[in-house]
Amino acid sequence: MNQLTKNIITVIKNIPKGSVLTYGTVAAYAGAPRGARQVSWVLKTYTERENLPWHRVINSKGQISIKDPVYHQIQKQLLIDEGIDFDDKDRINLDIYLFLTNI
DNA sequence: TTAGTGACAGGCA
DNA sequence: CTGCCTGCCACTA
Repeated sequence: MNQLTKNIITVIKNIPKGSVLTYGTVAAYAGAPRGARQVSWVLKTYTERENLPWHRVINSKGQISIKDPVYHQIQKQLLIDEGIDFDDKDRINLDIYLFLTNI
């Protein structure tokens, strides 16, 4: 596991309940401004082993970006359970729920 | 070693 | 606001 992967895992683990981060934001906090695609790879690869709150990572449009319809639905439900609202187009208001920090 | 792939993002019409 | 196109970069075959 390389350093970037470790950083990405740490960032994801630090997302508080009830907040979300976009793939690009996770990458930026991890020190790789253009590593959004690596974030998705880390989620696929290490979610189970590292016990990551994978459902708190969404894309820049505020939508769930997973392809598998089953997991897509699971993620939406998990977020709703944490108090996050979706609009009529299945989008989250990032102005409200995005986890902002100053590292 | 090269080409293809993906749970992305930002710019543009 | 929405959909399409291009750039990205680690991983895989």
